[in-house]
Amino acid sequence: MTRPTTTSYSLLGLLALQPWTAYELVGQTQRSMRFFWPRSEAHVYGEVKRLVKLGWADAANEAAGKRHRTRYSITPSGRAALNEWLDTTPAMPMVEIEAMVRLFFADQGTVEQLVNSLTALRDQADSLAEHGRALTAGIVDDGGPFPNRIHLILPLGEYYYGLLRHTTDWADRVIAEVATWDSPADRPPTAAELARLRDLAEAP
Amino acid sequence: MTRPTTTSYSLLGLLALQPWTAYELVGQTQRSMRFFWPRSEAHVYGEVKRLVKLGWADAANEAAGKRHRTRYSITPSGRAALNEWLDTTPAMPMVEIEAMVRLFFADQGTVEQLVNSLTALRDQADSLAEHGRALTAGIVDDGGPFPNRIHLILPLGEYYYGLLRHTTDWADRVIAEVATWDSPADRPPTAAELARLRDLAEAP
DNA sequence: TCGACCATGTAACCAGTTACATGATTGG
DNA sequence: CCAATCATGTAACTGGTTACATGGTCGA
Repeated sequence: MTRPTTTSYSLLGLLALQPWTAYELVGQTQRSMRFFWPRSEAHVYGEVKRLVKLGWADAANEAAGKRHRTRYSITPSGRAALNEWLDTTPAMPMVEIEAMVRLFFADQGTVEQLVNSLTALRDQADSLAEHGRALTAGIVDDGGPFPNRIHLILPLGEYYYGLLRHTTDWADRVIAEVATWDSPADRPPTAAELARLRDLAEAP
Repeated sequence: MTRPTTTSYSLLGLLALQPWTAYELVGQTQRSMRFFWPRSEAHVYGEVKRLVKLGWADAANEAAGKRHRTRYSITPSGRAALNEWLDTTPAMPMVEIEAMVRLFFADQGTVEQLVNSLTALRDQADSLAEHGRALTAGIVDDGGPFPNRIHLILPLGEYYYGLLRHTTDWADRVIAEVATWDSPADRPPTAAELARLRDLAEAP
């Protein structure tokens, strides 16, 4: 069997809080962890089985009407593995922003295409913020499912909002700037652009 | 054959600028595009072959000493495909930050583990910024390989620096905050934490 | 009672990564 | 002249996704 991934440990971490069915795990990961560690729903079902094979989780069969359902709980050796993992160094952070790829190649298209792409990014960030806001409002309302973990969730939320805010602010600025261009085609930089570039190179 | 991915189009975009060998493409993607669309080196070799199969690129064999080398160039139908792609909507942006997963589960470990993880994130962001700075300094120096595309690269750089700055600022703040904790274990939120949470829920 | 949606998965595929391999070049 | 590094890939594996399937439930 191959090495457990960060995704494995993220599910193990959820199991450390309480037992869950796979379906509940899907819900929880989509609800919260998706923001920093997005994975598809189906993937959870496979991954949690691996935890069982590793001896890090137990699977218990429950009846649910005529169907059955599997509830997973962490084992002592699972807790030990989780703790060992917390001692290792996290992977390099990464971002994937397709809109930026399009900006990079914007000289192959029109100003309109570029503005559309940046506007889409802006809307995407807004929509993520809206999700986050709804989630946060729920927690403010009734404490959420884990009222005693708010001190951990809070800085996560603050980071994410800042990130989205940076994104929308930037997108607004660049949309305004680009809208004044005749074309995104290649051309020599203006003096102002060169100055901004120098600022970047000297950033603290 | 299966649908081309964003990675395919990102290579096609590079080919639209000039012909490249696969090795040069690797260098260029690692140099710049990696920041917003990171992919492994080996992947480039496979992907560019797909472009040829699609009829979007031509492969020319060159001699290089006793070895041979393949230089790729875009075809007219490749240019058309690129332009069509620019009309579609970009995928949702996503971030993967393992350190945040660890923060989420920090109550399963110690304050020290959490501080280590956040410090690692801080250092990782610093190191990315340092790479970016070196790259930018090179462009300021001699204009870089594409001096007429600075107007496109500039906003990309500005976004990325802001992102990293946000990350290091946040990490510094949270490290300081966490260092005052006895333990990251679950506990009720303080009044101050609840107030911050409410601020988030009402963010503009 | 029927359509829609929730609950609970499975199967197949593929994008992407890791590991390796070999020839050329260059600096010490 | 030898080690290290650059240049140029290939092969094998796997993490992750997309697509699908089926049973239950609830509201209109």
